Amino acid sequence: MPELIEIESYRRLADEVLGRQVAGVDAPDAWYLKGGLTATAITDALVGRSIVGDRRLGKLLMLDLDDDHTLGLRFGMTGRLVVDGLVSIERLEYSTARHERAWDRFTMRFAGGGDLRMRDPRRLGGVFLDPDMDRLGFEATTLTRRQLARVLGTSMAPLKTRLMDQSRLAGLGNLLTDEVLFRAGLDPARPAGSLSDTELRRLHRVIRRTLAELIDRGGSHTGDFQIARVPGATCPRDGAPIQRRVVGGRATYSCPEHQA
DNA sequence: ATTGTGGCCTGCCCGC
DNA sequence: TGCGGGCAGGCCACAA
Repeated sequence: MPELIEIESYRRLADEVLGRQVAGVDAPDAWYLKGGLTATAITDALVGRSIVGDRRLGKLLMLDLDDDHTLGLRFGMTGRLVVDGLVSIERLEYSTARHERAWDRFTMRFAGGGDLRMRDPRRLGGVFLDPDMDRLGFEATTLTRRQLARVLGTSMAPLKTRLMDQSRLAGLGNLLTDEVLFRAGLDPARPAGSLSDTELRRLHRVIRRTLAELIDRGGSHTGDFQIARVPGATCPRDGAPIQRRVVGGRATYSCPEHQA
């Protein structure tokens, strides 16, 4: 599924449309337009404008227009970005490898040719005009130790749940969170506020390092732990049977041996 | 405020 | 062979 790493890949693909002018918009799915947006409103806002920048905060991709408005794209679990018919990620975990034009929920066509499409079978993503960035927490790739301490606070909620709370920490999804907790040797179900200074430092280092590494490798699914995120697997580190639980309402895999 | 739960979306896979 | 149920998880609404 697209997490921060995949959205960063989409952002780089979106570089291709910088400087292009929007000639037309196809928004056939009203459900996909969020925040009270209509097909007419988004068309009026985009046609004639040029794309002057692309940014990312957590899992939110933003395309800046030349009139100071911003288009926000959220990809949910199965959304892919297609630019001029090219995808940046062919295989997306938990999504289908197929491509159907019927799954094109939103398209911008550009003057002089080419287009940008959001292709999303499950329709869990959405399009925003001037998305509210205040609803998102700290960007995970630049997270500081002090910020991580604020994310966790003195909370009694499960560590994993807090790390996945996009209003506190933007970017980590289910796969990445299991990966960093595996690497940091921390139990996902531990109260978030129960980490020692040493553990917090370690977790911070692991988050930063893991994101940098997996961005280089090219996806959330390239993590060391992902082979073990299946029922009946054994821990790649120590061979113990991997435990599957539901934590914070999400399927959670961890090693009872070295994650404490 | 904090925390937990259930629902939505749809493709796919398993078992009957 | 077809079909129903369960599962995947990001996000949101809602309740206590």
